[in-house]
Amino acid sequence: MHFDPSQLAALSAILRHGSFEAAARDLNVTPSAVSQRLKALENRMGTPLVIRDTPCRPTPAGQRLARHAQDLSLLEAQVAKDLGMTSAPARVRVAINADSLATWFIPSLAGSELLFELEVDDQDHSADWLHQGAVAAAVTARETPVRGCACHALGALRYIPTASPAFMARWFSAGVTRETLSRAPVLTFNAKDQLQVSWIRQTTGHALRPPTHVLPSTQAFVDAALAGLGWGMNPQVLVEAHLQNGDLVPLIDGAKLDTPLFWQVARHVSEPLRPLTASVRRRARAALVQPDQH
Amino acid sequence: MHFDPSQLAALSAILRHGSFEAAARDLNVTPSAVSQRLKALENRMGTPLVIRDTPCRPTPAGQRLARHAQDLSLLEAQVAKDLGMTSAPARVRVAINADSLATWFIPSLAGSELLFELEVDDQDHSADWLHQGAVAAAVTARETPVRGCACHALGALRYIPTASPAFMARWFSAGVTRETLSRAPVLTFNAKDQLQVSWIRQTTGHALRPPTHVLPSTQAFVDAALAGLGWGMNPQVLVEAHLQNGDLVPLIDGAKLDTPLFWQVARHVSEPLRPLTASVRRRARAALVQPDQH
DNA sequence: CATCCTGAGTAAGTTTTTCTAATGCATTTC
DNA sequence: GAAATGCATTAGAAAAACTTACTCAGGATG
Repeated sequence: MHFDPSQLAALSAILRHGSFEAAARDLNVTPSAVSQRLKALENRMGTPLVIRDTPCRPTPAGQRLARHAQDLSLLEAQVAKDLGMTSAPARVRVAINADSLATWFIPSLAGSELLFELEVDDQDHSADWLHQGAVAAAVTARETPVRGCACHALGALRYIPTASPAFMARWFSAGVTRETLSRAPVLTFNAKDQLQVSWIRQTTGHALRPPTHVLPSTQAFVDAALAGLGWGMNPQVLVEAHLQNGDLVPLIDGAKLDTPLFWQVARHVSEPLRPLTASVRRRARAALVQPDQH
Repeated sequence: MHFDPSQLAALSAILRHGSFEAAARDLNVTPSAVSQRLKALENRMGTPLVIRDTPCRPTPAGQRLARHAQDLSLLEAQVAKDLGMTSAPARVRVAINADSLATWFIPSLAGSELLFELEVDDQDHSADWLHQGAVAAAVTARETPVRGCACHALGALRYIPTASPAFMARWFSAGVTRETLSRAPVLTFNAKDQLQVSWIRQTTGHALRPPTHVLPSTQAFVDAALAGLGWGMNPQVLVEAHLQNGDLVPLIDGAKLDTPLFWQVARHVSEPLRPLTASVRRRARAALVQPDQH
């Protein structure tokens, strides 16, 4: 039972680009060829692999095969490297939380020979992506290794509860208390974002439900704080300058929340991803808060 | 850069069977097809892959590609399994020391869906096979993990220095001493076999060089001891019955040498080999000497 | 409501690939 | 030194994969 590489490439391209036509352009063939390749593959597998929609989405079997296609191209890239050949760069899917992406992660990708497809999701959920095999590696908040994955501690991303001075004057003139915190508008990244309520609970000991803005963009999150729309937990590195020049102030002096992060790599591709893993760890050591070394 | 699966299969079959003709029979094609497939692959790689000899042997590049072919078929088998398909069984190469093969190992292979190609080598050298990627897993004496491999302790194989009663009467009537040990003929499995001299050094504190028979066969080794040809370190399980009925006796009562063994699996195929790993460990727990649990 | 546009699927014909069959040419074997 | 073995090569046949051209469905447009 062999899987035809060009058929797998077609499946990959369709899912990556969302349509048969775009996939055909990417593969330098006619859309008809792509259609025939996928049909042949679906016939062989005896089940549909792609849900024809805009954009196209994989069925469970399609997802599994797409993963195989990715694994295969990583393995082939490793062979090519071992034999000193040049080859088309392999693609690798990586799950990453938005704040890591906005702050420290990108530079660790530079210099790699791979092509990246980043999936942005909450750090608490990226482990699921890994577990399903939808990505080959992930930055995750989960410390226990996902089955079949190697886990590397990266350090912690430090968040600081921040707001504009005007916002502070309006909502917290009476101090940061249980009462003021439950009335002042809070910024939330999305429905999964628990950082603000975590910090409130950690600080006040109560689970409050303040009025909430939802802004699923790291940059918008900072801008909203600057504009006095609300307060929110912002990555220290993103607001450092604003804190220096007084455009933003911490809700409480010295207040912070550290979120430990981990790099998990599917072990069956750990060898081809070894340089990436090294690069990510190096970058994290420089950019994240490291636990005290005793 | 795709590798054609049928070309890889040809390479695999050639190396497995040692000739193009046998490979052709195995693949149900004409020898010409095999020749053309390999030629196409060699052209693509820009280097010879097979040394045409009897039997055919791989060049370094050929070895690396053959490994890729094996990895690929394991990955494909895993995909097929995940999708509930039937598929041709994948082949897996395993390095194993002769005494493990003769005593406890075989039953752990039963019930697997894989096809095995065992490479018999000394337990101290099987790690090299792994490191070069020539095998996907190995029973080895090496405790430190080979790069890219997961290591599982299996317990120890217990050896007992044994000889026939007649041999004892002839050579050790004066007791087992430095003098008698340096004169009595010793059995050796092969040039790599250090068990006998290890035990002598462990027992007497001296590195002696007694006259040596070389018998590279586990069964012949026991037979030679029974025949009074020499004494040798025999796996306890192989000589238990002979010790019971007096055909063999230990050189020194209660003397033994435990050789700890480890199961090392290349991590990139650890998932498809998971059932095998479980089976080997289960069997080893039952058949090998386990370290005291405190 | 008819029309246009986009994107997937299908059919037919052509190109490319890959096989078999036949043959050649070494090397080994008796 | 004839027969046998085994790989390489070639030509032609068979199979596979592609392109072109067309059809069909669904959504946007006038």
